Amino acid sequence: MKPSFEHVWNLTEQEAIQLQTHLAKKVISSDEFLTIDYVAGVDVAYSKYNNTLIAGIVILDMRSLDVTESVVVEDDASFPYIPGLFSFRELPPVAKAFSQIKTVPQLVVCDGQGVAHPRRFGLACHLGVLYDIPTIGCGKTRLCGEYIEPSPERGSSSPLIDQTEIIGNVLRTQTNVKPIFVSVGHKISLPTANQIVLQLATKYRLPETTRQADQLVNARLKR
DNA sequence: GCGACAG
DNA sequence: ATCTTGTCGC
Repeated sequence: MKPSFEHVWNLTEQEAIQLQTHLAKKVISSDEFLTIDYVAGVDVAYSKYNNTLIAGIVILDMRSLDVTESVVVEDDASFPYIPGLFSFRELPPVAKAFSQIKTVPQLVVCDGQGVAHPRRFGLACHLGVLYDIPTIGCGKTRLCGEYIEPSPERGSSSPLIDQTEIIGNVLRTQTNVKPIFVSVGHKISLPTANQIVLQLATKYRLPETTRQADQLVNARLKR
């Protein structure tokens, strides 16, 4: 699987912010897909001992949620972790992993925010626009926006609001468990994203895609 | 200036 | 994210 276009990655902080502002205009927040046969999960872990990033991608059969394909790659970390510029650190190794994927998914569930981002261009948006594929941003913690705590039962949610704008959903995937932050990545609407994440997180707090990718990456990390 | 800040 | 002990809340 290859990106629909390329851009340089060795940018300064200011250049990265400018690029985000530019690319944010390309984000589409309406449903632009038909059926989802395969859904991808992405996760990245950092190994502090050799300063590398380990990126894992799993392809799940959307109906059975069985793992159809998976790949793990390791790459040097070349960009620092800066809140708001997450994708410039994590996407290079993720792109390297995607280049080895044979099964093209119809949707990618990302570990990180989509438009729930200061410039409305989180990791999920960046990946979606680069590959021209529907993506969902799914974060464990908040980057920006305000919300009221959703009701404790599974399926309840409340809007994540920045200024006057709804930028995502705070979704309770398991009763009495901390909610997760769902936002539009690319070519999907917020209600659809919310529904799919809930469907993928039937057993655990995080969607099965993220869980499988996390498991894959950690198996490589701990050796 | 201070606090907040995806992974 | 990773590293880690005791501590707090339900």
